[in-house]
Amino acid sequence: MPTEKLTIRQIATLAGTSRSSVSRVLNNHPNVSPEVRRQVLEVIAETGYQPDPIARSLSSRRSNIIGLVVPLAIRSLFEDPFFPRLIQGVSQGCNTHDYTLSLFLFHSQEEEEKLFDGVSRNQLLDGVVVTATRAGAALIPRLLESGVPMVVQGRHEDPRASYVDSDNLSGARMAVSHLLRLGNQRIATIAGPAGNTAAQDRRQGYLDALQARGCAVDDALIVRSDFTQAGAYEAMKRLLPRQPDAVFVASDTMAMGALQAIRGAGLSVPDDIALVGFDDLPQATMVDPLLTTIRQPIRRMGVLAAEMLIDGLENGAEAPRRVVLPTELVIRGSCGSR
Amino acid sequence: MPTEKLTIRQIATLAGTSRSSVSRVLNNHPNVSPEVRRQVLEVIAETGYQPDPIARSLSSRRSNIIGLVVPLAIRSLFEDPFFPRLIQGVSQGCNTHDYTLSLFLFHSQEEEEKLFDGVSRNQLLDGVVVTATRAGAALIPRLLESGVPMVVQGRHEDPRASYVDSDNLSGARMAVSHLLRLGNQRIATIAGPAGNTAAQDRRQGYLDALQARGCAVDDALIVRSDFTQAGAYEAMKRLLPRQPDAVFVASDTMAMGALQAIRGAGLSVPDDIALVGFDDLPQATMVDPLLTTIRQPIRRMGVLAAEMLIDGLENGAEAPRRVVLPTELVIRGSCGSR
DNA sequence: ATGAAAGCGCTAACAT
DNA sequence: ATGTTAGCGCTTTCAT
Repeated sequence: MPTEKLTIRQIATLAGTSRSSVSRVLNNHPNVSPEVRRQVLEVIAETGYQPDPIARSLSSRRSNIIGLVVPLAIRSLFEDPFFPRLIQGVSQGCNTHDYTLSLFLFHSQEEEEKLFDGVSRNQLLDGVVVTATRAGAALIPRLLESGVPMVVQGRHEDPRASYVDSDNLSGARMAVSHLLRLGNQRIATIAGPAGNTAAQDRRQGYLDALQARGCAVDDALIVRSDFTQAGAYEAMKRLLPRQPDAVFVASDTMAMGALQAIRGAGLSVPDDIALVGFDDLPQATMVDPLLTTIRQPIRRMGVLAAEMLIDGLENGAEAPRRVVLPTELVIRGSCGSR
Repeated sequence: MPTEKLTIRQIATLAGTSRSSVSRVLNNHPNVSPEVRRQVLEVIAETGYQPDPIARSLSSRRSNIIGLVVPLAIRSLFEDPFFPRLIQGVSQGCNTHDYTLSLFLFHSQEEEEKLFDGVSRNQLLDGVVVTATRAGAALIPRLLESGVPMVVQGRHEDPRASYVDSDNLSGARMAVSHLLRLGNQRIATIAGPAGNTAAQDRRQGYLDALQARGCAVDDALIVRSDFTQAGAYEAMKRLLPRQPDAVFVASDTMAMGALQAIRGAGLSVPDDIALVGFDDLPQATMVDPLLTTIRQPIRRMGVLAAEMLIDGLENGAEAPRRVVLPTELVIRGSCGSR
């Protein structure tokens, strides 16, 4: 039954009232008599009328669409399960608040340039959630300047920016403290890319934990990788000659790569080298030994980012908010504590 | 520099012409003198004017937004790298053709109901790409009825539907034929969920290959799983007592689970059991032995789905198109052929 | 080739 | 509480 195109006028006529009243009913305005409201709702139900969102937007200057902007949507981003979970969260936040989610993946610098205006100045988007990746560092100030309401996913220093992050710093600290507690002496880390704030914070947490115990930091035990399994495999191979007795790996995906490199060298986890990851993905329970890791609420970060943005949109943005969600140490077999 | 809100009128005034002409320039209409066009473009460049996409949509009845609809965006969907790649492809297709992508993840049946009207009858979307999952089977006919232009990702029987798929059938056939060629006698399969067409086709390809060699099909060697690693781990454990000498696993992620179960039983791949996966994800080259698998072009499916949809939108939809992209056998170590 | 004018379907003053 | 009306910024006939 391909419903005919109904407009607010026809609904008004059918309900024996004016467009304004129909509009009021549609928007839950108070000044409508129960009588009229009932009538209108009845007609709407009968006809299956749906207001045209575009006409609505033009008139109200609000689209009820928010964008999720991913600054440099390169390959590695999609190899980590982080990103799909985040999307899922943001989508869920949008759904529950009746917003539509648009996705802006900038696959290259040129695309970023091309799409930037659309994202920032177009009336299409009421606001944006931006992920703070390396490339994001360049984009975020521009978005801030442009004045689009926005929430960053990931720590961001600019005081004008609201953000949601998980507590990478204390997560990493917990991981490394735990390894220290177990008596490890040469704790290495496979860190993430330099420009990524999560990677930075996890690295800092690693340093903090060592210093808190008065341990000297050995730069040779810190290697950088790229959040991919293959990258971490290579990183671990570089690390092996330096004979660490434990490694804090900045993501579970990378921990899988590290594990393989260790196995490949004929060593055992946790007997020769203890391992702690970060994320607590399902894979963490699918390896032998089970991976000790730091749990972070990825999906919930997405939900929250969306909700903070929408809240600001609907209730007027106050001061920027910074929300840091707790992380949690999940002890399994790979750290050798059982 | 927070640009003032410019409208087409002001551009017209500044360029010393009428709104109509500006609009013509904007839309590349032929009937504009080079003179006027130059003037207008100059003013646009100077002012940084951007037409309001919403006003434009209201007037033209086209939004340049397409939706990517994921019928039952349950957990398992996000544990497989398939989905993020598909998104990436669709996004890329949209970017290159100046469309905006909106994402509709239905996390539950209620959400599906709630959002269905919006997706189907709203003027917001010019068309949709729908993924054909189990749940999609219920949604697609409804979308078809509603008349929204659409392209399905994954085989769909309804003759009115256009779709893009990869050649699961012959991919699976290649996998199993290869295992047969290597002399395996008891070839099992870990299939995907019953309602998933890709899973069905891969299962059928398995059957076809056996029959082509005149091998009897042993139902005990066919187990169903859910495209997750954990699920496949359990499935493989069920399979082990039946002593297969080879297993065709319907996804790489599941192959990882199967591998673990085999190892857990103290058996070796490929010596005791040969393994072939499906997808050719990066992980396939991160296991020992390297995983023999069937490569399918996930990202490209996404690009194509978007492009087919957009092409239909802009050039008028002709007959439904069915595009099946080739798959490819990638021989590595897990099948025991080297 | 150009401009005038009529909408697109809705919201939001404003008047009552 | 309700109805009237003027836009929102653009595209698109329709004249010229």
